[in-house]
Amino acid sequence: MRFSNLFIPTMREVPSEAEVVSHRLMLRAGYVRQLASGLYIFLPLGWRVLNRINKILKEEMEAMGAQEISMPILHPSEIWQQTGRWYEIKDEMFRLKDRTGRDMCLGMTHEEIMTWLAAKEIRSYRQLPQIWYQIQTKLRDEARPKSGILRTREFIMKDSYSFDIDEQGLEKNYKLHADTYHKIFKRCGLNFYQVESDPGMMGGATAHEFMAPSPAGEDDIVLCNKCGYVANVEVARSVSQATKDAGWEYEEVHTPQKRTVKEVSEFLGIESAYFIKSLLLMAAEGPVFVLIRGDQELHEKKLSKIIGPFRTALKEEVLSLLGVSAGFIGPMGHKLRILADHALKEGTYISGANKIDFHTKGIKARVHFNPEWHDLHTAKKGDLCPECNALINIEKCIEIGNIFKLGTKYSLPLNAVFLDRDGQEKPMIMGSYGIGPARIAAAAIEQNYDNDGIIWPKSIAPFDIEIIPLNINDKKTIDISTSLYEMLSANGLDVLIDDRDERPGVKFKDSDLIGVPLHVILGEKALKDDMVEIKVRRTKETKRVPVFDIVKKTIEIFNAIY
RNA sequence: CGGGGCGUAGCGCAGCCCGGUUAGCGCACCUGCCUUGGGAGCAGGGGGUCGGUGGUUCAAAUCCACUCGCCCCGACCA
Repeated sequence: MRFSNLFIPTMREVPSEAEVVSHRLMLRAGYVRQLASGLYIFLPLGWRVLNRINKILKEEMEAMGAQEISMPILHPSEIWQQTGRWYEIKDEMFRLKDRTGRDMCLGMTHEEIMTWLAAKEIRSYRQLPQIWYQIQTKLRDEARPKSGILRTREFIMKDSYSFDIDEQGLEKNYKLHADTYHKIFKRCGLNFYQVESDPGMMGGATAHEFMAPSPAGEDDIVLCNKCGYVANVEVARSVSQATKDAGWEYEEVHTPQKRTVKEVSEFLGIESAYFIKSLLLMAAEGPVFVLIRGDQELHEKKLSKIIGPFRTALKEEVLSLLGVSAGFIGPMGHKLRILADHALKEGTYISGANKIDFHTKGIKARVHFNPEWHDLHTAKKGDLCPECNALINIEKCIEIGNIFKLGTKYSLPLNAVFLDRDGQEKPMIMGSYGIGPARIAAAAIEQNYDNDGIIWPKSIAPFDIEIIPLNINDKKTIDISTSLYEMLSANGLDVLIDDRDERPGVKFKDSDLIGVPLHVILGEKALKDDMVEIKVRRTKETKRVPVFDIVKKTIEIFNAIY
């Protein structure tokens, strides 16, 4: 491709609204433009990258036996009503009416429609298993689109769905997807982890996410370098490091006007880990008293799995239920249901004295309070691995893919049943599996860039090689670069040639910004000695090679990089 | 949805607090000359509903009210 025939609007300056690296570079290098909040145009270079990613996706999906199909993006509401998600999902779903007044929605995902199809067409166990996938646009009215193409309202997703006769079949397809995802992300040149995740609204028991570490990510994961435990903090367990038992006598301490753990801990000069954070929460069953250690954060999802949805108690409720105002409440002497985090099993602690302006020192579990023990805290840096007790790390990640075991969550309401070998009618056992191609592109940039621009992994770069003739008015330069272009193309490489009548500086800057993995530079000076230069974008290493050897050397060096 | 910030030329910004000729700067763009190994130089030029609406005023980019849009933090995130 000739640079002069491609629309590549590079920018020297960055639009001020772009914060994250991938967004800035994609704008500057002419890959994308923003239409509105959460809506992006993919320009020729950006679209080439997405297509290369999608090609990898298709190859690997086909290799595992999945079949590509295409589904409508506009859906009738009835199917979504049958599974209940028409009502469960609120503003995030784009809804509209057709001309007859019929309720419709735009697809945020395709469990309903895929299951509808399976329900309609599949009768017998002989037709199973099936894996259907598509690479198509999804629409979600996101509460907050952000970080360029990382969180948008319209985006392409590779989503696949498996239908099996039993759990073993699902297990097999789930593993198959996990293996395929590893191959895909590896081919795309990404660093990533497969982590345990929260099945959330998808239902079902098991879910994993594929996470690419990057400061631009929205998720935190816990990982243990020693035993390999990895999990999203949404579900991660951890062991809070034990405190030394302070061994205090049980006594009240005057703490005038000091209410929060931070205030009291500073006032007394004692670390927050020696405090019990006492929280009064209102669940459906009534008030629940929850205790965590002063240096811990309550993990609301873990708690709501135990007590259901809850809210914090109002000031008046605290006063009327416990007889003391918030800030001075302690776990001693209440008849309410009490839950506590495991960290409080051992040790001696300080908490509210249930008396205004006083705290109590020397509180011990089982002596002064007797709770149900649970894991209620959010894992954080400094905690220990729940599997092997080594120190854990926390890393920010971009979610690039996920896999869910759905079971019968969709097949039951949509009546996707088949007749099994034993003559029994049974619901299909389903799984669903997603990958965000644009997120792969963004994550690849986040993990591969320098001050000058993007450094694409070669599998997903918009071109394999960029030829840079410095002076296009020099006949020798043009003759050699043209024949090089033709020969490399004939060898199956995607080549970009910067045939613009621009100064060398401009071409160098643009080529570094755009980030094609290998550059071949033809300058008049070197050409006098019949030499050209081959530059590896990632390392900026430049090698002078003789013109007669250029095709062979270029391919050789190209094959050696990743 | 809560909190914060920002809307002035394609991009980056100044001007606004303290109202007053023709709204300015850098980059980009157009023409010519010149130059050609890391976003050159000189000369000339084009481009603006100052986000929108309403108000205050002799006079509004500037003050007031409302509104729209975009970004960031949080909540949310099949």
